Amino acid sequence: MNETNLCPRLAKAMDLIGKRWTGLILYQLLDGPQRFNEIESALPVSGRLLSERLKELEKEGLVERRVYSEVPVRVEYSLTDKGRALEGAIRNIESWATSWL
Amino acid sequence: MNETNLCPRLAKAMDLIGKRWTGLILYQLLDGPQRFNEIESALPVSGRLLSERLKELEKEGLVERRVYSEVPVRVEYSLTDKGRALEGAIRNIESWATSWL
DNA sequence: GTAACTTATTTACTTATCGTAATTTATTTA
DNA sequence: TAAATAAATTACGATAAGTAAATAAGTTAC
Repeated sequence: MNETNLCPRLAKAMDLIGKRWTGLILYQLLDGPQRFNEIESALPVSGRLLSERLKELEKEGLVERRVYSEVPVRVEYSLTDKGRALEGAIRNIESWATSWL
Repeated sequence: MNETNLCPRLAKAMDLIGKRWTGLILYQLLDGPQRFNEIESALPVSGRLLSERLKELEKEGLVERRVYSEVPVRVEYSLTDKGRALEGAIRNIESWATSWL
């Protein structure tokens, strides 16, 4: 591992997207706000990692977390503008997948 | 972890792209064929993982490996059509990175 | 009043993957 | 025969992921 002159923003973007489950979580949220269990049921990801990833994405400002004090509590996750701005990239991967896989 | 009705092609695409370093390796190869050490120098990835990732990408048909029996040996990696078809997605991530990071 | 239920999250523990550095292979030159 | 070079592999400690059980906070059932 060495020093490079790689664009740090691209490196960070790839580090985000290139983290396991992140792409699929964002893809899932393109359908609109969803609660924790919905996402967990839609994807083959465990609650442990889903929680961890959502926390990272929230910290990076791609995802917003909203708590509804109902019974039992409801927590909804949705994309921010920054997160939704990745839709093009994700759709691109989606169409590549249908063409080439 | 559970059973889902997630599109298996998208899942596979995300699994490929979403593997550490894969995105940056493909991005690097968009500049044209490059030898092992060039890629290793351009990215903060160790030889151990670069070798592993290139092998995976070759197996999936995104990257082609060509050996030149010179002294010392030269090995060049380049994108296949299938690999180059991801350029749009990668460029999309790149422009997102410059806009939002 | 307390026992059971629900959703979101966390903890504990095992297994898999990563990062670093040294080693190997094959071939040529000093 | 020792050194050099490029590509790849190996060994091993460190980090991250997978699985299942536990926790928190509030509500309803008994």
